[in-house]
Amino acid sequence: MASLSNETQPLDQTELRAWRGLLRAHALLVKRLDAELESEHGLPLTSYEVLLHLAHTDGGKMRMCDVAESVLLSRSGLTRLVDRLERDGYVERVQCPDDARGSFARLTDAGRTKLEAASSTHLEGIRAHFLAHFSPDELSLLAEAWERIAAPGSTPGPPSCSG
Amino acid sequence: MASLSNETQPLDQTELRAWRGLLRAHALLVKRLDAELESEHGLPLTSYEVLLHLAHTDGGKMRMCDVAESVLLSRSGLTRLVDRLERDGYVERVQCPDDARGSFARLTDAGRTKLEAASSTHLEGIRAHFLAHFSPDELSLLAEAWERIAAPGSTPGPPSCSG
DNA sequence: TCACCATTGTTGCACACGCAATCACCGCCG
DNA sequence: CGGCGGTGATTGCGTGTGCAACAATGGTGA
Repeated sequence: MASLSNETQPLDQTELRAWRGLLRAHALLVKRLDAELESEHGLPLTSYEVLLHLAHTDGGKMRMCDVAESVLLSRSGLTRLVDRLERDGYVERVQCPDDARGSFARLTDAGRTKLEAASSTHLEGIRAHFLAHFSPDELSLLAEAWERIAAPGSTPGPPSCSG
Repeated sequence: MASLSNETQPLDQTELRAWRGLLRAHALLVKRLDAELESEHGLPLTSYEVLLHLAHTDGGKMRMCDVAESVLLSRSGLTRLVDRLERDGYVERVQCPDDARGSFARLTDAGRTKLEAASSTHLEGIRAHFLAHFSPDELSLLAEAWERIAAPGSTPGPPSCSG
């Protein structure tokens, strides 16, 4: 057991549970929530997140690159995802008047309807599978901790086009 | 804004930050750690995790299905991953004597060497990007919270072959 | 002993995604 | 005005993954 004590000693039991637990919990939660959305509404989780972000904006439209950043996808990944959403009629691309390069993804009425139908499922899933396991204090702690992780200047990447 | 108050009201600010923060932090951490391992050792994170789990066993070998469960992969996914690891010489398949259907994935000397080399990078990454942002108390809290999430009987799946 | 179902690992197939290249366009500086 | 680097979105290509189907084997009950 001394073979690994070269430079960095292994994690202690709590550290290991905190880290591996994060991986496992994330995988579990995403799988559960995605399965629920998919089975009840035929909507993958990533698609739902795009619709959700669009719905939170004025006019229901966002620049493609902003959507990509919001849902943690590459631009190419978002292009294909919006392709699918457009094919299903939930969003439509509209030309950006101020910048001929850019496109908006805009929520359609069908997309808004779909989102509203799916949101109950998703919110209940988040509450049941995730929020229910934390006290309000713990949630506040978590919320701040995540921002500490995201904040540091490690490969954050510049804001984006709309910034 | 009253359009979503149909059945389930939206998350409050803290809930939202706790939930979306989890998604964002996970994505960020996995990306960072994977990039570090890949660039410094040419080893993807999932491959590393397989080697790590194997190293923690007696004899450095595990049943394929147990490895799959440990690293949160499907059996087919693990088959391909072990294909790659075997091609790179880090593991080898050995026939299970008790069960002609089964195979062990066994860590080779090269795999153990690779793991030891990569472990410093990975451990330092976990400490720097994740553990550093939490106090010991917070880590304990996290460790227990993850187990609350994983524990409930929601699609847990039966133990497995080695159980 | 044999029939039957469960389980293990692999494979065919499809899909979602990222990277790099590409094209069109913006803004700036000379 | 013209050139030039930077940016937004798309596309080609490769990769990693899951699902379903499959063959081989184990285990159990008649």
